[in-house]
Amino acid sequence: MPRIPRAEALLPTRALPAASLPCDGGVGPRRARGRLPRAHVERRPKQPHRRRGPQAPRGPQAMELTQDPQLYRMRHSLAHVLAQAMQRYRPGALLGFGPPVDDGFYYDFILPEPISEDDLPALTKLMEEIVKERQEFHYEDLPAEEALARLRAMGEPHKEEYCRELIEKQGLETIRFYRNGPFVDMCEGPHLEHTGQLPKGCFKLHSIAGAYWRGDERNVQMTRVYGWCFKDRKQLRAYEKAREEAKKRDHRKLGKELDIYVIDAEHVGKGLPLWLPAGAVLCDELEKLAREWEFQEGYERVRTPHLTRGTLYRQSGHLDLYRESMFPGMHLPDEGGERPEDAYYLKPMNCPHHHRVFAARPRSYRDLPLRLAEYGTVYRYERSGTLQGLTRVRGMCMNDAHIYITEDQITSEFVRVMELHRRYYELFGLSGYHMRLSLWDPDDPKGKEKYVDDPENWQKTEDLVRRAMQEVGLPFVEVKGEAAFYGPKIDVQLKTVGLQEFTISTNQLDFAVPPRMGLKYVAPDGSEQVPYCIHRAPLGTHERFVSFLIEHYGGAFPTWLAPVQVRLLPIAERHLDYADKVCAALRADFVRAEVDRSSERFGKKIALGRTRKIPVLLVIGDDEVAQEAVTVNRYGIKEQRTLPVEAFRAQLAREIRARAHAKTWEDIDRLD
RNA sequence: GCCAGGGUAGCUCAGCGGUAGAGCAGCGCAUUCGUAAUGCGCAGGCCGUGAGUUCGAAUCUCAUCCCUGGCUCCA
Repeated sequence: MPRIPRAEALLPTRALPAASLPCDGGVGPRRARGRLPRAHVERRPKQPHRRRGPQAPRGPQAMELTQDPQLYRMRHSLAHVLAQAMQRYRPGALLGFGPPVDDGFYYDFILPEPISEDDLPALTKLMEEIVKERQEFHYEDLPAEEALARLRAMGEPHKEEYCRELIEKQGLETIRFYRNGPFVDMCEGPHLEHTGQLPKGCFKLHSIAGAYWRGDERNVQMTRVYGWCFKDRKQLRAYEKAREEAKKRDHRKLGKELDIYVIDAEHVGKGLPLWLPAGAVLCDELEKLAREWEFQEGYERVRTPHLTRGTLYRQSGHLDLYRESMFPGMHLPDEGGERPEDAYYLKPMNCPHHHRVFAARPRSYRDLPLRLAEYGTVYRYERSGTLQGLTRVRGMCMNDAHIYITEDQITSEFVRVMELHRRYYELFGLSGYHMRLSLWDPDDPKGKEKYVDDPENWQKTEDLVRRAMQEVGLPFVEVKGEAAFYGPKIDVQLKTVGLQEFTISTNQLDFAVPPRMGLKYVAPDGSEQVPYCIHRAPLGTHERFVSFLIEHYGGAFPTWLAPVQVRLLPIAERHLDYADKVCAALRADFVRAEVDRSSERFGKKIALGRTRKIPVLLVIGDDEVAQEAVTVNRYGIKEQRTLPVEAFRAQLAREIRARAHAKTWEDIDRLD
């Protein structure tokens, strides 16, 4: 049985003048803890010589956290309080990492007895007691060998392992230990002066999760206890409220309420959504948008099959570098061969097919840039635990295109692609996004399995993309180890109302696959050259983009996107004929209009129209029939207007054509 | 795939060893009504699936499938 550290015996202590402690700007994880905040985290520290605490050993950019040093200390200190409570609650608990995070803190343990969420109230109580004790935080720095010896004495093998690494790999000469009350932890700090500085009600333990030691699934799985922590009870409440609000907008909830999609795991399969009519409208409108804008940008559309011989993927490199994400191959009875390339595969990407389109005839430099676009459906094998609503699926339809260019055209074309992004984002009113330049990681131990092995070209293309980004003037962050296997990526990271961050679209500069596939064009001097290829998907996939739009608009779509754009509400049965007539006229304009033929009371018709979030409800009563008019009741706008039918048709047509997101009558008037 | 928690009517959920419940949605009848929910009635469930314990299982045990929150991985 491992001992609980008896700090008094171990530590000569020294009071810590908290105010004088520099707040470390770069340490510690900072990862938002939403449902989806995956990746986006660098594997190793950028500043290798930075002193690092026992927090999760991940990258810097603790922006949000370190903006408020006091909050950082509160969260960091609470992690220690949690660990101390756990050692009381489960004597023998071993420690992993326990860092602050964007909305609180967590601590990883190896427990002699498992716990469940039912144990959280008891743990909370213990923590509150520790807070009441006003335990002071003290630290001391030990020379490397002593530090290791102490951790061994404490019986903390994981801490010891990390300590050894700090010493050996990062060259630290001393290791800092913090003590509060009976609890000692190897930790860099900073901490509060004492636990009494934690206001009552400022934290809440909220979940338990498994987490691999050092984030590597080959390692032991620890039990992670998560807590939220804010400045005071009020701010914690506000945060909890924001989370509840976000939950109401969850696309899985709204998707059900608004009949957008279902996932029928039993009959169809996990991660393979069925788009219901309302959802199909959303996809169709997005495709129409992409078709129009891509046409204007000089793209040409192609179509390619969902099933393809392995030969193609052998050549493209997918069978070597992307196979884990592919559905297993199918061997056909009338085609022999046992090799992987003899099988047929559901396509995981559209690019190899587009490359074959490129190769379908000889190409000249005059053809370039050649922009091939397709809303292509791809299938990827995602592990079951990763699937989630529409945001993580196994079959998805991508707003894909591949642009074949000469080296000289890389920058200008990349700029065009980014401008197109900007145009889309403006249309959807997106502002909370940032660009991420995702780079190859030369130090990744698994790099040979993940990336084409061509350091020179990685370097070159990364520089080119970086330059292009600087040229467009879009701010971006660089992250190692997130590149595609064939080249650097520009991912667009979006923070949603649900407080999660995820990749909404992605663009890559591919230097590797075109040569592998023997793509060539004839240059002005008659020589054969290999094109570069830009992969781009500004609207990502229907699945993810629609899930985002649902949450972004809270299900109240702008008129051009709305599955039902207009619902006509006859006040009494005698108004039905007129309503039908107006509805028919609207449908002749390709407006998605319908008549509420129910025998409900009028108030209920309004209520139902509201809950469906239909942009326009038309009130049809005696007055309207007499005047050949409609009374327009718009979602989110109090004031109603009565307009002649023809005027309404014209106005609606303008709004839809402009793909406007009208929130007031003034917005609509401006379109006239 | 791994850790934790859950699957009861189309949806949201109650019941947690003793004859399956509610609200909403659906259907029928009445109501025809001017801005957020009319009344009455009907129908709807092998309590995820399979095995076990028990006189008796939605309820306890085990397995399995799926969902949710995390971890890992990705658009």
